[in-house]
Amino acid sequence: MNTPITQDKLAMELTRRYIVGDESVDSLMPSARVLAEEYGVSRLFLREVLAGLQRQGLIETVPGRGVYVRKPHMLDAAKNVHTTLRQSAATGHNLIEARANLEQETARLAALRATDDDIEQLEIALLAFESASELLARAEADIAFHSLLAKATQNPVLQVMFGSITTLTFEIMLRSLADPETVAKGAPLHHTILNAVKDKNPELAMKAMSQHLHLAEDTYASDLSIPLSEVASRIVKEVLGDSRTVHEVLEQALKKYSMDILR
Amino acid sequence: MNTPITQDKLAMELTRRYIVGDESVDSLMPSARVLAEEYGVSRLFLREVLAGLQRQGLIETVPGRGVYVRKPHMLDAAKNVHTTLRQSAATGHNLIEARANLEQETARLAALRATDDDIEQLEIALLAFESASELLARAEADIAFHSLLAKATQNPVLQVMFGSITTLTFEIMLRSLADPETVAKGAPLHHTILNAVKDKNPELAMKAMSQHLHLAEDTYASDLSIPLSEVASRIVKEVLGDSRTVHEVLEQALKKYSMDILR
DNA sequence: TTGTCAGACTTGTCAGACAAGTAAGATTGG
DNA sequence: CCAATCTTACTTGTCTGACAAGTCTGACAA
Repeated sequence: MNTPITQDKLAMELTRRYIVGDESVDSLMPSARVLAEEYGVSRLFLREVLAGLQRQGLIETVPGRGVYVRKPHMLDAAKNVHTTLRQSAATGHNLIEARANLEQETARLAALRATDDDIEQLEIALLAFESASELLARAEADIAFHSLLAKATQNPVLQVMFGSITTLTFEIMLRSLADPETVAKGAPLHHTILNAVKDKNPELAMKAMSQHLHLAEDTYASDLSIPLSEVASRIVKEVLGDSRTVHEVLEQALKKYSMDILR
Repeated sequence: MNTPITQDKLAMELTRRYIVGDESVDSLMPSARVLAEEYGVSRLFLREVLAGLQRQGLIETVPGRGVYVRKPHMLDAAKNVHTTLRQSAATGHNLIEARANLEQETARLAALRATDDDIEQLEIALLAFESASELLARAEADIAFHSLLAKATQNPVLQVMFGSITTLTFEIMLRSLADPETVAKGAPLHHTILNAVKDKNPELAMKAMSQHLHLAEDTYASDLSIPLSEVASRIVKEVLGDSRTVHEVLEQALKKYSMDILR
C-alpha cells in the first residue's frame, strides 16, 4: 500500500493544485527539487510530468527562472492536428470544405455577437491586410482577421476548433495570397464581411464568407487535390526558410493582433 | 559550427526518416542507445524527443519491446482540446452550438458519400445503441455512431475536427443518456439519419441531425450554461470511477466499432 | 546614488547504473 | 526427435549525482 504514483496521476494532481485556479501568470513553486521531494519522486520523474503539461500548453518552463502557469491558447491543439493531418491523405479540397462549413457559421455568429472591441480589432487586421506589401505580412493579417472572427462568436469551442486547423489554413493562405489576382478578388469580400458584422447582418456575413472561401477553391482547383503535406512544405520552406516553424510564426502573428489568449 | 541540435529539429528529422513513410506498423531502430549514439546525443535527450512524438500520437513506446510507428488516430488532438477547453469557461451550450454546425454538415456529406461499408458499420452501432442496457455501453454506441458519420464524409479534416471535441461530446452524452426520456426521443432520429444516409438524401439527414442535437439543448437548458468542466467531472467520476480516463475508454470504444485508424 | 560582481537560485543536460519486461535461442527432460 | 524450461541479450523506464547555462538578488565599492 505504498505509493507507486503514475505520471498521469501526478499530472492531474499538479493541475488541480496549481493550474485550475484563476491566478494565471505566477510561478509554480521551485519545481524540480522541491516538488520532487514533496511528492517523494525523483527530479527526473517530475520533470517528465512537467514536460507533459508543457506539451499540453498548461505551463511554460523558462530556463533559469522557473515554471509559469499559462493561459490556454487558441493554437494549443493546432500542433497535433497539423501532424495528424499531414500524416493522412488530406487534400486542400478537404480543408476548404471543412473551413467553408465552420467559417460560414462563424461569420454568422460573429455578426450576431461581435462587441465593439471585436469590431475595432477586425478593422485593424483588415487595414493591415490591405496595406501589407510582403506576402508574409499579408498572410498574417489574413489569418488574424479570420481568427478574430472566430473570437467574436464568443464561443470558445468554435474558437478552438478553428484554432486547431489554423496552421494548415495559414499554409494554404501563403499559397493563394501569392497570386495578385486572388488578392484583388478577395479583398472586397473582407470588407463585405466586416460591414455585415458591423450592421449585425448574419445572412450577408455568411454569404460573403461562402463566396470568399469558394473563390480559392475555384482558382486553385488543380493544387487542391494533391495531399496537403506536399504543397504546404514547399511553400513554407520558400517563404519562411528553415529557421522558424509555422507554429512559431503564427503564435507571434496572433499576438501582434492581440489574440494571445483564448476567449 | 558544431551541432547544438534542438529537440524540435531532431523530432522533425526522426519524423521525416521513420514516420512519413508508409510502412506503418514496424519498429523503430533500437531507440534509446542506438539512435542516441547515432545522432550524438544523450539517451535522455532523445527520450524527451520521443516523448514529444508520442504525445503527438506518432509513435508508441512499449516497455521491453521498443518504439512502434503508429497510424494517426481521430482522437490524437482530443487530449489537448479537452484540457484547453476545460481551462476556459466553455459551457455545454457552446459545445452544442459548435456540434450543431459541424454535425449537420457531416450528416449532409455522409448522405452524399457513404460507402456500403460505412453504412454497414453505422447499422451495427445503431443496433448496439438500442440493445444496450448499461449507460456506458449506450454512450459508447452513440459516440461511435456520430464518429462513423464523420468517417463517412470521406474528409479527414472533418473527421479530425470532430475527433478533437469527441471526449467532451462523450461526457455530455453520459449526462443526457442517463435520462430515459431523452433516449426515447432521440432514438427515432438516429433511424431517420441512417435511413437518409442510405437513401442518399442529404437534406433529410441534415434536418434530422439538427433536430437530434437541439433535443438535448431543449431538455437540459439549465445545465448547459454552467462550465463544462463542472458537470463533466461529476458525471465521469460517477460512471467511470477513478481507474480509467475518458480518453482511454473512448479509444477502446472506437476500436470496438473498428474506428481505430483515421480516414 | 550608481555600477559591478559574487553567490544562490533556477532549468537543461549528461553519464552510468539498475529494475522490469520481452523475445528468442540454448539447454534439458521426456 | 519433440517439447517444456531456462538463460541471455535485448528493450524501455527510472534513479542518482553531477555539471553547465541562464537569471535574479543583494552586498560592496566608486
